Amino acid sequence: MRLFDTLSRTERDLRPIDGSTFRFYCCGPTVYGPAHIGNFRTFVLQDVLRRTLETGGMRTLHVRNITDVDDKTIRDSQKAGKSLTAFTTGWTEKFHADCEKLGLLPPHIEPGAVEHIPQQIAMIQTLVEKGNAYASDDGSVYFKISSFPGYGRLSRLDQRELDLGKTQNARSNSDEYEKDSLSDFVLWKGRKPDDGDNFWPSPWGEGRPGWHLECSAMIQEYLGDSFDLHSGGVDLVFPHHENEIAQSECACGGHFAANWFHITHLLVDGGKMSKSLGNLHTLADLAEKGHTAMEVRYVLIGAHYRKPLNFTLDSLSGAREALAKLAKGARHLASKIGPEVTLANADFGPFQAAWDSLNHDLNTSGALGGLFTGLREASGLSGAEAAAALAGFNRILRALGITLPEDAHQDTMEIPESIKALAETRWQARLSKNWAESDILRARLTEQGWTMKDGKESYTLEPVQS
RNA sequence: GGCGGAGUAGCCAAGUGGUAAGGCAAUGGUUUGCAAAACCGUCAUUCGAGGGUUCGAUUCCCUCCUCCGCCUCCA
Repeated sequence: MRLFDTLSRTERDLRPIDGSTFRFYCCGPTVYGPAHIGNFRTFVLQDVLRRTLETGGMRTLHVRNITDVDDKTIRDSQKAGKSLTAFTTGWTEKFHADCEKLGLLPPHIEPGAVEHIPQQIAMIQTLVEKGNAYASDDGSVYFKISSFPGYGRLSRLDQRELDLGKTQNARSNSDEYEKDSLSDFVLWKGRKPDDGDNFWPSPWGEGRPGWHLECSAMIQEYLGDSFDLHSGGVDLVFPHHENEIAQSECACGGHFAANWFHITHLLVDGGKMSKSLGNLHTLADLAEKGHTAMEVRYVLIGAHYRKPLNFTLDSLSGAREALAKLAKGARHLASKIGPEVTLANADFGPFQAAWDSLNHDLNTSGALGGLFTGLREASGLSGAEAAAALAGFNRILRALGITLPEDAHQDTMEIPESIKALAETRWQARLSKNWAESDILRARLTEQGWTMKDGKESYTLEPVQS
């Protein structure tokens, strides 16, 4: 497949550099609270990338870290009166539960920063030895940006802007560490009173690792010096990924990531998501409003990953209808297949266009459209042709990570006796053609939250959709 | 101020130098006692504004307007 690469700003073919397995790294969550749907836009798109590669027959190695030590995790664990580990473990578990609901494939490896302190120290030592890093008086270690000529290539910063950054930093006077150049970034943070129990011994004294270094060290540990693709939200381009490149290329030599995959931020109601605006949605919030995780996933893949996506509650409701329509189409197609049909088809049939969309810069919205048009094309098919079409349809669904809703089964729903009685009374009224009475009783059922649908022989009851 | 991205129907959104996918909503019809559901239709002479290049531009170029992200550890 072809994918846009942030560094070269071109579309490139994705092929494993080792010839067999596509190895990629995704910057994972900082576990200090519930992940929101903006976070999940990134993780879902990374998941679709992996699924698309695998659907195309490629083997993958997916590494995604957990950031379990930084300013926020330390601060909030102290606020919660918990140890850092107990605190981050709780949020990590919640994150995993959300991921599962969203149909995200678990990464093959999910390393945490705290468990990789030795690797991080080793990398810092290498950088110091090579002259790319220096220790300061307070026991911190900084990366010397001037020692890496390639700095700024990913985010297109030139020296002038870096200098500007320095003056801004100098003016803000908020930096509490001692560095040579204000653009230099921290690799190891010397212990401070605020850190509480959260410090580790190192050649430069007690302290803790810097955020940027964590990813570089774990990438080297699990993917080596060079690997196929690195991914994260656009906000990570600078400084996080820029810094990773500097650290890793100086410590390891050679090329770091062959491709960079950045996902644009989600907008909510046309603007930035924030707690103060009350539009910071989590899966739990949306579940309370009656929306499933799969509906959220459908909305999140509804726009191209490099374009802003405007998330609204209305679009979630639309997603429910769209998913139901897909499920209906799939059932229709399945009903046209004879009992003896076997599927060995690697074709996508009417869904070829959807597959092509996915393979052209991961055009998920195009693929979604292709699902509907393909279904329309396939509606006249039967037997082996219908079976082949359905197989293609299911492969696209798998690549997108969509699970279709089942039919709502009435018998699995608990209907109160009073509602059942009311419905029965109305049914009798209707059978005796007492329309006025019948309509009144139906209105009463609706008031009580149930929709009564009349069939020929019997009726059904469903909760009123909000 | 610097860098980057976006403006396509009521909403969410694909796409392309050759005349605008798809979904939601809306709406007409069939069906229904009436509804709901289902099924069959309809729904952008137009792609932020104005110029330019071209046989032809929403797609390329220029100017302008609006919105968004990043510019010290936010996906």
